[in-house]
Amino acid sequence: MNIEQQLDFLTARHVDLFSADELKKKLEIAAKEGRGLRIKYGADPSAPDIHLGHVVGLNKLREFQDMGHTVVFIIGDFTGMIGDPSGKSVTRPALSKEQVLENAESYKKQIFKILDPEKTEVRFNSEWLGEMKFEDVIRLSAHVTVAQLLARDDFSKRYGANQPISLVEFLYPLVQAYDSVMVEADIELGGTDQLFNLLLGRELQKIYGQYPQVVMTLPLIEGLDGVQKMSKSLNNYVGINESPKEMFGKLMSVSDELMWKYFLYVLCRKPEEIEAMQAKVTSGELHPRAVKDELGRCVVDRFVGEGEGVKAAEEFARVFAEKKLPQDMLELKLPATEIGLIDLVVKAGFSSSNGEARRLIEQGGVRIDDEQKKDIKAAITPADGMILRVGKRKFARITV
RNA sequence: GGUGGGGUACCGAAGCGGUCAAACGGGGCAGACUGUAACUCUGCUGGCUCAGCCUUCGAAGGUUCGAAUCCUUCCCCCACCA
Repeated sequence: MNIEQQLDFLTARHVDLFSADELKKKLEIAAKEGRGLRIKYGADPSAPDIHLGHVVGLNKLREFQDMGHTVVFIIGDFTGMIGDPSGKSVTRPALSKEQVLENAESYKKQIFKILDPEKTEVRFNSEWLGEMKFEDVIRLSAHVTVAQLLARDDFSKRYGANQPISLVEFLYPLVQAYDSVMVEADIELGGTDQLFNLLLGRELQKIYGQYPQVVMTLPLIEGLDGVQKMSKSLNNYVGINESPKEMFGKLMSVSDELMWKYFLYVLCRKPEEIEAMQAKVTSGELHPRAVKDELGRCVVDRFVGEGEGVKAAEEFARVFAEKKLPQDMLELKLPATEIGLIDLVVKAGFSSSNGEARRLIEQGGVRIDDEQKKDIKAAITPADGMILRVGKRKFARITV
């Protein structure tokens, strides 16, 4: 690929880019000197579940790696203890050293499903932040004005609305920017919500006599609800470490509209290809369900393993379309003595209290061998192979 | 330091002496429907030995036949002014 082609490839799917010219220049210099660029990406250490929202960025990082560049994956163990700058959320609890290391291992396992470990440098920012003295912090903060920070969208909004902004939150962008200085980032990648922080990195690098990093943002894709961005705290995510069943099922619940985005940003399908599919759906040649099925299969194949997607799809069809029993389900071993239905539901772990179990039964959510049981006083004598089903998705096979 | 506003169930937010296990919204769960674990509609959503009882409305005391609601003390949060 020549530089122009590389540029096209590397800037696909981005939202903001500062700037294309600088990126081109950096690519040229790197090519001339025969070295890779350093692509920085920061991750929060408190939530080690990588989901499809992260995959958008990781995909891009991988593309950079495929062009010979190095990813500097920064685990914000130090900043993670400070808290979340996103706004409404509460300060996160400080993590212990052990937890951080544990989470880091979990991170590595997950990101290397996408990234090339050979071209990835995993760093903890406590490495340099932990060394800083208060004096250093003050010196660092001298480089930025309150007005500059207030320029950030969510800060200015909250300030205008008399909402609290903690000093810690003010410091956070600064710290993240300092990370860029410390790892001498050539490029930093992040979600669109990171734009301000990434740009501050440029400012700080200039102050420290470095070439400012190129900043590229990628979209935050909506989660399963189709409205809010995918995040763990909103519980609208598909984790890349989930079981194929979960992954596929969650994806099938995505709205028809949203699935195209997943094709584009998660699977990196070409826009032309997606448009072609859309045209077929519009013309009626292709059923949206078939498209979503493909989405599910491809995602499962990619993150679980080749061939797993088909299995998950078949399983889903069996359980939800044909209303048959799932292949494998919870085994519940019970004595062959009569047991109250409520107790049974609780024992199977399908309800956290008797009251909830009672409600489930009254609402017709409990079935024994496919027969709805609405009597809360019913008693069951367990028999081998008896099937307990609660709701749509919870099954247990009873053994005596 | 001063002024004002707050702390209510998973979250947001009403209630301001009994009719409050606490409106409403979100979330969650269930049912119907469906290509779908989507949408929509309906119902449920503190615990229990469930027509009854027990524990909840920042904490502890108090007033009262009776308190989330009144009083006292305390703890915590927020904005503004200085």
